[in-house]
Amino acid sequence: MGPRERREREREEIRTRILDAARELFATEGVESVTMRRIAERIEYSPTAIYFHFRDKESLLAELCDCDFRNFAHTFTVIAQIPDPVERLSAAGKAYVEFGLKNPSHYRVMFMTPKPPHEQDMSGKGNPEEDAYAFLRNVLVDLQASGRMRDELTDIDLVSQSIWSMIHGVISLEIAKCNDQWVDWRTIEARTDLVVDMIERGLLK
Amino acid sequence: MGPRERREREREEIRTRILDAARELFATEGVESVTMRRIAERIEYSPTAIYFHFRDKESLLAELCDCDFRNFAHTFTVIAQIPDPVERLSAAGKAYVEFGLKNPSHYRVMFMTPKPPHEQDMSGKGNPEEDAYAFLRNVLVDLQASGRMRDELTDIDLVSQSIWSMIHGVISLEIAKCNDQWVDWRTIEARTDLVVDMIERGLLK
DNA sequence: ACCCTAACTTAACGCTGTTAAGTTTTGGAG
DNA sequence: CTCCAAAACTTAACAGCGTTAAGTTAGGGT
Repeated sequence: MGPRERREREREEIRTRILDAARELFATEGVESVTMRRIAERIEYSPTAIYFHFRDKESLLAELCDCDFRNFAHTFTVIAQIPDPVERLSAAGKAYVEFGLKNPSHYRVMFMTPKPPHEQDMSGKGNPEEDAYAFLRNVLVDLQASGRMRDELTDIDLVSQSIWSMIHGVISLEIAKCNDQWVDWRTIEARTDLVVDMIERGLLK
Repeated sequence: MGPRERREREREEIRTRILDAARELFATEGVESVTMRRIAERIEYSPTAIYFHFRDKESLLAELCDCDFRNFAHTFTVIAQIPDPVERLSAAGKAYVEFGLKNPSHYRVMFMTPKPPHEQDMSGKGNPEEDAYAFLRNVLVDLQASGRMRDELTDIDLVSQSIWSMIHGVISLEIAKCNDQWVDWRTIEARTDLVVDMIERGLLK
């Protein structure tokens, strides 16, 4: 069964070529200019060839973002070494903001755009190395175990989601309102720091 | 100068007819299905007629959202009566979330979609009855004046922006991730309450 | 009565995602 | 080796989008 495997591999290869082309357009010219035709142009295929490898544009983008975000979650392995849960939390929060601002297109597609029912790839869920939510949740479990968390905060999922919301708000607002003139904006670093600080105060006894 | 004024009035009338049509499509079928052609259909005009009244689709949507958001800001006049700044703040936060969730299309266009340079209508800026940010800022000034705010928090704009970010995060995540299966979501009310609670804790001595 | 301009329409351009139908390539069975 | 079927791809086209150019109609000002 030699050729069969080779074909499988080739198929996977062109899939990643498509994803790479999309990612580059994504990064250099923004989501708006990621079109099937332009992706095709880059890999010197006809636009319709892509449909042989991806159901439609949306699932192509979803797969791209999923993949890159999983990659990002790996960077948490370093942060996971920080012994103090509080320090670990604030480091994770700042790393998350950094990722969002460095990859605004990814972030927009993943967390700022409503998705139709959209079945997801659930593999990796719960694994802190692939699932940033699971990582956050773990930190909070540790924090609770250390006895330093407010006693009222019993529902760890609720706490995780609220904290995620807050940090997400910083990124999301920055991405969406970058050129706004209505408000006299402070630097994103200052806002991030204050939000992280307020999260700590909200969690600890 | 009778006819001149009449024409002016008629022009304004059809402008609002366009905006109303857009708003209805907006609300009933989502932003995606708001197209120039469908708006035109509703008011029984040709698609190009709209361009006589609005520069392009984007400014049409921007004007619609600006207008409705200003209207919303009016609801703060009631909340402004609440004497205690802390209570006022949490009431405002919850009202803001409510608006966002009741008008997700508006919210998306206004705060979840990056805008090109896009010159804005700055009239009304700073007036708490039209400018929700100014309202928030005023509450925080009052809170500071009451002496109950942490002394480290000197930059009121920084604080305002951070708090706005946090609340925005709740709305934004809810709108974007409504059908997500990855996370075992708690209710939006619970998340809102916890975030508001943590904001209070982060602000007060 | 004339004209000019505001307000509109029709037709078209160039772009998009996507599909239908046709073509080439290629591995496996007789 | 031959033949066939399926995989991998292309060309052509459709329907829709925002937008513009050119043409038409109506109505007040001179």
